[in-house]
Amino acid sequence: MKVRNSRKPQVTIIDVARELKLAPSTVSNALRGKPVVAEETRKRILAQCKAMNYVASPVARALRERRTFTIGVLLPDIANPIFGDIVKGLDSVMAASGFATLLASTEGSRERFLIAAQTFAKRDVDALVMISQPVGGEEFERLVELCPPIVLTHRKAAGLDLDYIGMDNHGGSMAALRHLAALGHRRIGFIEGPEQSSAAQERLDGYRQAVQELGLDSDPALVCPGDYTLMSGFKAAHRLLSIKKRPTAILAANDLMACAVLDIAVQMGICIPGDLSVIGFDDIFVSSFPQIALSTIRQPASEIGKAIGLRLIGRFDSGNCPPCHVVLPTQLVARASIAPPARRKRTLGRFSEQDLNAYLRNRWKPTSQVHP
Amino acid sequence: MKVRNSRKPQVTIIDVARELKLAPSTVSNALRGKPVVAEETRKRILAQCKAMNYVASPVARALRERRTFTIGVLLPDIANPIFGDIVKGLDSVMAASGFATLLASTEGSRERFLIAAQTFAKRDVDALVMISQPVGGEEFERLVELCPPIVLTHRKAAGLDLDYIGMDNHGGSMAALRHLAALGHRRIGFIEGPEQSSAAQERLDGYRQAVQELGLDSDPALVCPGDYTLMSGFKAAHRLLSIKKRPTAILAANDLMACAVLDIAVQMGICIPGDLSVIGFDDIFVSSFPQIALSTIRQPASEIGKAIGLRLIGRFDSGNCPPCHVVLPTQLVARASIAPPARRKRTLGRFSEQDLNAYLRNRWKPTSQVHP
DNA sequence: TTGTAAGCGTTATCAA
DNA sequence: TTGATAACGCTTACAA
Repeated sequence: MKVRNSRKPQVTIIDVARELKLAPSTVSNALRGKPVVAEETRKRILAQCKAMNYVASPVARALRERRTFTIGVLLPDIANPIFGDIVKGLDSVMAASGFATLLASTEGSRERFLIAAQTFAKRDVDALVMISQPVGGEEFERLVELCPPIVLTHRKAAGLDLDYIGMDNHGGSMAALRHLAALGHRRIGFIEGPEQSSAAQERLDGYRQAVQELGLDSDPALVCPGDYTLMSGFKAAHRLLSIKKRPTAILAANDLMACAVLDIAVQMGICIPGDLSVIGFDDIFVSSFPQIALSTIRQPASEIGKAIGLRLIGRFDSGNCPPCHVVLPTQLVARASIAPPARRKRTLGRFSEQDLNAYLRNRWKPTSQVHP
Repeated sequence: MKVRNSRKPQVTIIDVARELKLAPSTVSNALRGKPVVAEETRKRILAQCKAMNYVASPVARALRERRTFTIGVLLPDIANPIFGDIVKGLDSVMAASGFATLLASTEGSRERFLIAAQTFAKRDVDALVMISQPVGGEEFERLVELCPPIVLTHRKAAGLDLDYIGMDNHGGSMAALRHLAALGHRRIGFIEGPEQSSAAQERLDGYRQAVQELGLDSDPALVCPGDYTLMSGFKAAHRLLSIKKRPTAILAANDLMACAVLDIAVQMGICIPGDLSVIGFDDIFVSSFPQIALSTIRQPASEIGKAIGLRLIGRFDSGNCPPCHVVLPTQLVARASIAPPARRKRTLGRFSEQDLNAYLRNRWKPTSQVHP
């Protein structure tokens, strides 16, 4: 790759100093607000900088200070708005403090995650934010040694004492079940998230504890695996709704899977919310549409982002400090997908796994695709 | 803000050289693949680097080469998945070539845009990507002088000859109208996007040209202003559907506003697609849900991102070259929101602006919000 | 084929 | 209160 060295010559601190017949170090000191500089001199310097349109070079400063005023953010998928909201909140506070944000979408790949983290560390980012990443494992622990400060969210690193900012997943599940139980539900299904995610585990734990405390049916068949994808939601929904004594309500570990439940239920002739109540997690954009109207435990995404930013700034200011562990409150947003359970259960027509697969094959297929 | 200088001492090129009793320049040459170095020596050097876990410092290199292997991306909203998809496509090709991506969410603010662009330029990014930004104006033109290479998408800069990668908005509108006309529609409404957006203008132009070429009704009342937001869609939908001789189909400049049409239509007692066909632009995630099933002109977001990346790499490799202008094809995705027009028009009950406002006040309101 | 030395733009240290 | 100088880690003329 050729080097384009065609950039305009830069105005340097030396140019400013020369113009003022001062030493570069004096200009530097003035600019950085050091009290050694005479007020009179400082004013002249500031004026001259403005006149020459001089701003210190972040690159040179980074080399000298070993500090880039840049943070690295690793997330599974930039196109997922729930992560986008976290980044947005984070960037809003970091940008205000003069930090830039480097982004890497790891697409759930452990390898990409490790590489991206190393790349960022090598680039001397001042901190690394890991959103729902596969933290843990020997390689990761070795990485942590070489790394700048790390803040985690959504997934805790077992054994490692790193900063963690999260939401009250456990409490969220409990609130959902309490709400459903109050409506009269006794048999509530649960669709799990990926087991590597500590947040997903907490959602499950909350469900379990609520089932116990509220004295609800604790049939193991009521808990189905899932991995946060629509597809896993379809499978789980079909399984839960095919149980002979099927649940009257389902809590899914995220909204995407809850949407899948809504969808499959309709296909199976089950009415929402008459025959089945559904609650998800996150409050993604679609959930608020009247046609979907999914009840959900809201994830305070942008608040999480802001909290991470604040923590980072705090850490930079105060040097070493013990790792923090923050849990942000959630909120149950009740929409049309929940109601008291039906008095008597309707018996349904058969909807086999073949029927499910046939439906799924067609679900995403548009009527037609035209290439103009 | 205190400086944490607690980072591990770095392995430098000098360490490697000393170990091998060679000069740093030789190590540098070897690493950069210069043919001057003896093959034998190169191998020893490579091995030693691996052994010492040495990688050249990007910061030092940036200072020396005036090149950071970093690009800056400016977009209106990170949490909007359509932009997320562009960034994802872009980052996938840039990361593969060793570039990192700096991100800034400008939230539609011209000021934030200008500041972010300057900040990035100051940080010596190798290129600036502006997604749907308010390019143009005197301040912007001054900025361009000092800037690294710029690539635009969604909004062209009038007068300035900058790289532009976009989609076939004009053709997309025409395809939509051709499709509707083939179904028998003659009276088709249009909801505009923001007028600062050249993409939105192209969508409007395509609509106008199609109306003319296909000999459809060209009543000016059929074109309503909008700004890509749901709210503007509600207003426009209500207005279009309140025309005495109301349209049998509506094309909206984006999916969000099209969703608003779907919604308001139902409120007004208009059946989709029986009484009204609706098509949007972008193919956002919600559009594919069966409950929404919105027909749309797909935006090739990730392809746009990749094309931008490829263009950038190409430019870096080949130095100065004339500005490019790329237009990516779109695709009409037909879903359940379109059908032939009804034979005879049903008369509706009244749905006043008061009714509309009352509906909108409640639309987003959940049944209840519980803070556990 | 390898080595020497200058310089990229800052900031920190120490002397004036 | 200001100034000279030495890093920071790398690349690149140019010399050997």
